[in-house]
Amino acid sequence: MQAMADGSERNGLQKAQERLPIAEARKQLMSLVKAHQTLVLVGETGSGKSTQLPQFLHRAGLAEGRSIAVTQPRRVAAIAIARRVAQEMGVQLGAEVGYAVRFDDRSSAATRIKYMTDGMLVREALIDPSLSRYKIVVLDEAHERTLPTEILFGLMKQIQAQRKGGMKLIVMSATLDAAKFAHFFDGAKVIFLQGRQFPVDTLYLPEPVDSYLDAVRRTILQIHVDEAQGDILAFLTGQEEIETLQRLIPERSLQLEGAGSHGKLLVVPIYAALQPEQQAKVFEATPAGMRKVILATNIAETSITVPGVRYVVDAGFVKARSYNARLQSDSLQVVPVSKAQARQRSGRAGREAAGKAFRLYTEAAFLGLEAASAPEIQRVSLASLVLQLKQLGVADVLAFPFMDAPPKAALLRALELLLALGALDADGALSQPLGAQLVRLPLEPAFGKVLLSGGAMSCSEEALSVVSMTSTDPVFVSTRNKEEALTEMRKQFISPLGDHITLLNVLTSYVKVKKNERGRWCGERLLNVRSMRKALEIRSQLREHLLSLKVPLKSCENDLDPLRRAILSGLFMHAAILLPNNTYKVIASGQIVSIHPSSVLSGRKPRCIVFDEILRTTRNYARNVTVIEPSWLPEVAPSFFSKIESSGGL
DNA sequence: GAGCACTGC
Repeated sequence: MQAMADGSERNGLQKAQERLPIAEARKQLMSLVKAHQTLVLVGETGSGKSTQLPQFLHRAGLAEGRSIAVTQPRRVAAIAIARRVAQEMGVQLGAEVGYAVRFDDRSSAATRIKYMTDGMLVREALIDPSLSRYKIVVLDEAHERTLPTEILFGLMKQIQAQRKGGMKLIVMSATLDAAKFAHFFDGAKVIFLQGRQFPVDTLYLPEPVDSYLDAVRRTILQIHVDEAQGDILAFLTGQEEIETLQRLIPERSLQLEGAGSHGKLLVVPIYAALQPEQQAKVFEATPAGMRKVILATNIAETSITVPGVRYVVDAGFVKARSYNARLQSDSLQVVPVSKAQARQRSGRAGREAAGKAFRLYTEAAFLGLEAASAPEIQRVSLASLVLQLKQLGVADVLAFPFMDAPPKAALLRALELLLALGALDADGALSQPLGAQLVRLPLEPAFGKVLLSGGAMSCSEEALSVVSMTSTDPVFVSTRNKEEALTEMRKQFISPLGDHITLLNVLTSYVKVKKNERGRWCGERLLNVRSMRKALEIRSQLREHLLSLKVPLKSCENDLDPLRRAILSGLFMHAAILLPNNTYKVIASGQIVSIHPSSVLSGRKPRCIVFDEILRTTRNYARNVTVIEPSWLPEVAPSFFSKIESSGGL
């Protein structure tokens, strides 16, 4: 391991720009907010900008009787910060200070400081595009460039142009994108705030390694032997790597007994798909005489803060999903992290005391990394975004003021899909009632269409279950050594009609189980109880939406044909026909796909299928598949399939 | 015949 030649890059930055503690910056901040329409605040972790600044603004009366909205990309952060601020101000949560996130609204008409997810503020804007109840909008964690924050950037620019001087915007960022933000909101004032982060020594490998997994293992053992007390957090790319390392480390660490002065290693995994009880183990105090090793995905970068960590091991890779508009497919690939991500990971060693970060690549490799990963808007399907922009009154979405324009092909693809779904009229306006209904639903438009068709085809109860199950995390727990048991347990739910009906069967069985027995019931069947709970929450929320949209709630009982037609009416872009070599040709795009091995239809050969998405890994896989009749195609999407039929595409 | 990082409405 080599230390960085010039100490820490972060220190270099701090020298370049004087950073003020927020308490000292207070007066200055207040007069700057008065003088400028937009302020960009750059502050590190612990600068107090998220908790203290909104209080200053409120007490100084700068909201002028209206409210202050503070957005966060994550629900837990919005809730936690709101709680802290309410406590600091000595007020009841939900009164003067409140929060609003999906499934949980603790705000009222009296709320003057409202913490919310960025997606919630977009939802409010869809109803009131000028956000008239707010005088100040604070977009926190703006450097993360989430899709909703991206919409809010452009929207705020438009609102500010309309409400002359009457709408203040404060953009908060942890990184130096400040120049970019300031440029986008012309004339914005930039301020740097001091954080409360301990120094982290960053170390690099002198030479690149062949296997980062082995390097991670060796580095963990080396830290254990050489370094002082403190837990180790290692960043890997996924469940499989974590499980592999979990098996390898305990075997070797036994040989170390007595060698290191910090006892045995306690290896704890953490990733999103892990069952809640298992996840809880990372937060338990490390037993005396032991050193904890946390093997994590990027969940530990931002979403979860593990106490006690002094050492970070960064393998330098991340599993990233990206969308290819031309192929209409997602791919999931292991790619190098960005510089910003590497810094974020290293920073996790300095939350409680000075720490060390071991980057398992060379310094030259670090310098060659991208500054930041591409913003979400560059790598996802934009159907939902386009629909929302239309509702916000943006007639020409290509002319919307994006901070970074999305790929034109992706925007055109989205418009095409919305036209095919019938969400847009021929002139590109939101259609009535379909388009207007789809914007209201918290779903991708294709799945919203499945739900609305369910209403029209008298199977909305079943459509609700199917859509809810596809909107949650995977419900079938997969662990290598339990694979056979898993298949056995799945049998009772499996439908020959495919994955959607199988998921419907799972949810139908689940709701029949008594509430206090659901945890055990899921455990026995290797179902992820957290995913099941979330599916039910989503289902009841969507059900409320259907009620307010006056969509009839009906069940098709045992006749599943209408349900499959409803599914097809939303997902017809992903309808495919069997080829002689057992692959499938997607009718709309001509893409060749195979049924994903996790599908209940894998190995069977239905003639015609429809599926949720294409995932490109070793090859193109269709995920969540249902058997359909080819004759249904022109019925559910006449304008789309008559065109293809006449050109010989079928 | 082979595998799913992470958010959010």
